[in-house]
Amino acid sequence: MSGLEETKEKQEVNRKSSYHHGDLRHQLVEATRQLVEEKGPDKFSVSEACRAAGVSTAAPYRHFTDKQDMLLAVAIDGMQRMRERMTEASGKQDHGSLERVVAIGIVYIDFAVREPGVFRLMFGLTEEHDDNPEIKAAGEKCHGVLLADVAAYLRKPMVDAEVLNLSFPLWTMVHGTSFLLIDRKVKVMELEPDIPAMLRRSTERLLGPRPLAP
Amino acid sequence: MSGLEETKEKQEVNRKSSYHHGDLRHQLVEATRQLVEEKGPDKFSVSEACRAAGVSTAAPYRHFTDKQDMLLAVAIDGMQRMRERMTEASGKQDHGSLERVVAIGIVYIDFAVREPGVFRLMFGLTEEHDDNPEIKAAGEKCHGVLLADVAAYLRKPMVDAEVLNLSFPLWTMVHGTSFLLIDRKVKVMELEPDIPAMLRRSTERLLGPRPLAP
DNA sequence: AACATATGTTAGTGGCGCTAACTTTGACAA
DNA sequence: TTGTCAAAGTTAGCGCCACTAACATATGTT
Repeated sequence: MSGLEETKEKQEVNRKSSYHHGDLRHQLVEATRQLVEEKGPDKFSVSEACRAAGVSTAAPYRHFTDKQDMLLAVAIDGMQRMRERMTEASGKQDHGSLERVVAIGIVYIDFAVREPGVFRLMFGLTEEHDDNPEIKAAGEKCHGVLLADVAAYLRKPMVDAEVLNLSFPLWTMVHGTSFLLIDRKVKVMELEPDIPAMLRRSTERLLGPRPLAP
Repeated sequence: MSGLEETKEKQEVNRKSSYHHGDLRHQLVEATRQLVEEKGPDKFSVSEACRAAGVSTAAPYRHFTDKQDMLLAVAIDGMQRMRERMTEASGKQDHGSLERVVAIGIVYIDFAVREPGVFRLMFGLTEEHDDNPEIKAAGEKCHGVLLADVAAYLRKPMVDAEVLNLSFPLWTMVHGTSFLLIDRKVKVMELEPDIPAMLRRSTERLLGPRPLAP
């Protein structure tokens, strides 16, 4: 395949994209995501992403302010994808059921185990992430999915202080489980073979019995 | 101060230390610990630690295999110090009491908040850490402190499967709380002002009532 | 006193993040 | 159709870093 043909192909494939040769931004984000999973967020290098995308090492700086900004894009995308899976898994359970709350936690842990690199980016590496409004909003949307289902379980029309306070330990538990798993601090097969069962039991104890319908 | 005098001084100050000029290893570990707290584990550089310790950039490689090995030393030290604080805090409470279990969790979270850089090293950055026997042993000792007090609370003579399974969600909760706090994913003052209260309530619910004495 | 070894230094390599200056490309208006 | 401009790519280079090889020196032992 000649260089000319390659250029032509890219133009045709990505007609809607901006200028020169295609959606380099998306290609770089995808390359970053892949490399972060392969090597880990700390071993990721911009140069390698450039090699993977077939551009010079200066090219990314037309689309991102710096390395952190590239990683941030991956983190935001990850947060949005996790939320999609959460709402989907939640929707499959009965409204107001405990299983609905549990399902969200399982998605959380599952995401961490499947994409530990992206998951670390989503929460760790706080550099300037927490100041960024996009990822903050994406994170709060995720949180909102949990809060809504906890409120429904408790038969509350709104998310009030009690919902927040009861949701918090659930969140910490799921978050901690995720990190302990991806950091290999717990051997799943030996110690606690059935994470979902543990999660359901603990959630039930933390939330208490469901109030009766009025 | 001349170079000769400086050398002499170092010899006198650190008489007990190994060879040339003193316990450079300890100095480097201390400099690393400080820099990791200041800049974060990912922004830490060996060069800067060398500058802080007043040696050339090649000096560390007489004491550590590489950068990771330096960070590992800090992580191991942190794990040991956390365990010391755990046993101390636990010892101040009544044997077999719920407060004893809670006290361990509070130390865990407190350590994370006070030394987030070291804490991240202790659990994150799994590179080759989990294969290292020293930090693994130090971590298991920490875990052992918790297990012993949970077993005592449940009036079990030994750490059995039930103790493990009941301790696990406690650990995940405390671990998750620590990371959410240091990653600023939760604003302590607004959402959940009283972490110890949350911890005690949740621990009580997860462990259930204490069995009666036989 | 002489040696062997532990522990330091200097100098250098290759990789990285990032920037400045230049070049190419596509869109659009004259 | 063509000239102009801005977007988006390139090359070259800077300074920092992790790490190594080769050399220098101090120390304990004999």
